[in-house]
Amino acid sequence: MLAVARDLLGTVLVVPARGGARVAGIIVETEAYRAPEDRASHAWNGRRTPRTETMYGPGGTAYVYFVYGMHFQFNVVTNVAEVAHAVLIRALEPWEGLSLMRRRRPGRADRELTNGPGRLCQALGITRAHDRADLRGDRVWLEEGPRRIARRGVARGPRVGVDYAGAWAARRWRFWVRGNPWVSRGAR
DNA sequence: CAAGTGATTAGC
DNA sequence: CTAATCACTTGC
Repeated sequence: MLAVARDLLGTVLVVPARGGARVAGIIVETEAYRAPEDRASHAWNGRRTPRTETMYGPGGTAYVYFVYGMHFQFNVVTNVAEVAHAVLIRALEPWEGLSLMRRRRPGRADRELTNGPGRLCQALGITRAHDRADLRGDRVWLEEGPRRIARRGVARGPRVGVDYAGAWAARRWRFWVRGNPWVSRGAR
């Protein structure tokens, strides 16, 4: 599933908007979460609750949840049903629907539109209504991107905001496109 | 750098 | 039921 986190870089995440419009961005930063052993995962140690139930669904579905009382986070569920693996999408390079993104994030520079997991959900209009969405469906989906990301163009480092996870926090399970201007703060 | 925000969860 | 926590963002 670390491979999936890497391979998602360069892929385009698309959400339809009104009037046939699309809002989309190229994935430039991801993080892998691998329950049950990964202490940083919501499904660590087999934890199975109403929220985490989505991660136990089949691969190719969206896991969207709400944190800190104000932000949504979008993940791709990556394994077969009952195996709770997921990849958090942490940053996008804006690709389509820029004007709508700017309207949804007023006063922000283009650089700040989608360079964070909560920010990209706001820009794309992703909410908990997208939780469990089939990524082959028509509510949110993935498309092949315009550029191929070479293996050497991928940098990696520790995941963000998971200090509570002990030794698992040190694992370099965060991947980003080296040098891309839209990676989130903290990506080098 | 700290406040903010409310869903989610563990623990009684 | 209550209280603590949180895969973050923003503005001071």
